[in-house]
Amino acid sequence: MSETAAPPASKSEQAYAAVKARIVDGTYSPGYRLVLAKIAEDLGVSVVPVREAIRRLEAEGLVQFERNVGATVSGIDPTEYLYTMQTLSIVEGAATALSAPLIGAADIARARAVNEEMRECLQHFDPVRFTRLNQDFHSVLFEHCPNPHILDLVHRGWNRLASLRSSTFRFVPGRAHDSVDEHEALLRLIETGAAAEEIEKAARLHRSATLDAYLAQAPKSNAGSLSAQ
Amino acid sequence: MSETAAPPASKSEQAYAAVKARIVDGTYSPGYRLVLAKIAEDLGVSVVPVREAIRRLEAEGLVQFERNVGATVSGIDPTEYLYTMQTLSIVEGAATALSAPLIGAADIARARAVNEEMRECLQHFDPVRFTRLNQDFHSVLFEHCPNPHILDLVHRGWNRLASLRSSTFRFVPGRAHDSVDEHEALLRLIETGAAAEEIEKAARLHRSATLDAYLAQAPKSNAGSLSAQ
DNA sequence: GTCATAGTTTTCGTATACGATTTCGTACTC
DNA sequence: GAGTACGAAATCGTATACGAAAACTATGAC
Repeated sequence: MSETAAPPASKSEQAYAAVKARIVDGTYSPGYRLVLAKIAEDLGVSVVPVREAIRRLEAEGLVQFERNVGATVSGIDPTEYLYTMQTLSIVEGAATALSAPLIGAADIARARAVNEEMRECLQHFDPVRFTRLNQDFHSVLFEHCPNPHILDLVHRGWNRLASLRSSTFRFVPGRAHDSVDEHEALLRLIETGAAAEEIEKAARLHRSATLDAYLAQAPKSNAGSLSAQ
Repeated sequence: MSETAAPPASKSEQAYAAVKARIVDGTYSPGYRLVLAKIAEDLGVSVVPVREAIRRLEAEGLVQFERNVGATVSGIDPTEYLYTMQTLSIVEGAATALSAPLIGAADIARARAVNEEMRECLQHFDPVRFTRLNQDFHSVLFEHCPNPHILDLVHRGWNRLASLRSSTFRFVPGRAHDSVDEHEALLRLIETGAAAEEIEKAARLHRSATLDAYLAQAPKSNAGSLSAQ
């Protein structure tokens, strides 16, 4: 029997996936009011599974919930962006460092190809594609991470970031250019079997630099930078 | 008006808090089967809010959920312990580093007092109290962490650890002794205004060492150690 | 024009009910 | 005795319903 007979996802699961997808892809942008009855109708289910789904998303930080009021997509605040990026820089750095020893030549080649594509995107100015490729690139670096908890945190961070991007995040061409170079440097470090500590530091700085680039154009910081040199 | 008129927590909130507390304090130990109807009756509410609470706890990693079967308290597997500790070492290290610049002399004094109490516990062999004090100690170091996401991750890690302790974790006197010394060293680093990077490293190693002590007596590792010197 | 107030509408929170699925136990066959 | 089939019990999954809280709107006083 093939995998065709997949378990017909419960309505609760459906609702969870659907709402999450809409938050991540920007259909529901930060501040959007999630009305149970409305979503339930859209999805053709009752409110109970929808409510359950939303509470789960709350636990992941994608939505904010207020008693007797309802849920809204979280992350209007620019500070949120800062916190998310900072957290991501930490878990991503760790994930990369843990994966590094398990990354083979084939993976490196794949990542490098993606990175070269990213370089091309810079010339044609294709931020959307660039962003997607960036995710692919890092996915290659993470996929061997032996600790699923850390991997999960990275994914949550990415989702969060995706949900914020439409209103907060801006593509900064100059920064993007540096980013591609940093990717290459990161690959070299991994190739040459650098110490985990060094790889972690590089990966973290890579992410922090993006945060700094953001802060430079929207200065409003009040949290310490982890990229303390 | 005083704070007495606190919002009368929704049943869903009650259920969430109650079940979480029971998992953390060990009433429901790993593998325990969480039956909706039973919990609902215990708490005097219907199954809907209980179900919601359990799903939220699932998102936090405290319980595992299986379609049409039910929820069980997660963490039977020793590997879980490893993953949790490793993740905790990372976020805790970061949290401590971020807090450090904001820690004042009064905080240091408080932490030191707690640590001295811990030293006494070693002489009277009081693991329970030791563990609680250990949490207090680290709480002092975290409480100023400006990034709430990271703080949240630390708390989740602690909860997770607490839920696992009854079956997996073992108090290792030798390790506990080192631990107290490391605490003191950590305080000195903070006092002298050491670089964030250095503090982070020390905090991480402090946690990793506990993990290593565990692995030494229950060797079954297959994940890379982040304490790569 | 601004503010307060009362009434209406929206939306949430949860109990209840019932069908669907899984699990468990028993009897039957080989 | 091992294995299978079937039926009963336990448990989950979700629709529906209704009371409670909040948000909104309109009306009137100043």
